[in-house]
Amino acid sequence: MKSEPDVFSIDDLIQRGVENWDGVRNYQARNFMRDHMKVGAQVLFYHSNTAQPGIYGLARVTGAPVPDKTSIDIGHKGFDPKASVDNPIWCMVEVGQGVKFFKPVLLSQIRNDPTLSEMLVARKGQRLSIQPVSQAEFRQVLKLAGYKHDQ
DNA sequence: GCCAACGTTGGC
DNA sequence: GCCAACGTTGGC
Repeated sequence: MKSEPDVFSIDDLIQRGVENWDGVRNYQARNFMRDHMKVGAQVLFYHSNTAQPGIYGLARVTGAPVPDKTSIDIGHKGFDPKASVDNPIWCMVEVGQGVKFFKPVLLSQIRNDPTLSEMLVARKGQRLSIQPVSQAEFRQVLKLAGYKHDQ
């Protein structure tokens, strides 16, 4: 899951405990969240649009997808004129159990690692804010972050 | 701040 | 359905 650290960082998540991942306004990202983010699933927390983009920590899906009500909140940044009470269009999951890596796994590292170089996030122009990660990729990220064993 | 890449919108 | 225009993302 990508986030701009100036807006919401892994530190913010740790401080908050849990957070509703609202504001997703891309259908592909929504579908992935809705169909594949099971409660308990682990998440890589990526800092984008920052001097040192990369994966800065871990989190876990703590709440199943529910309607993102900010889509029907007139005046809210996430308001979508196409959404309605009956069809809010957008959904969100709850994320929690944030853990910060001792050392981040930077985008430059990801691109240079044979196991990770095919990750979506390594692709130029890839803007999807929620991306699938394979088990091998996940393990390799943990390894690069300094974890000796899988969790 | 620049700008390439992308998704969405809307005229036709 | 096409595609130009536009707004946004995000690395650099």
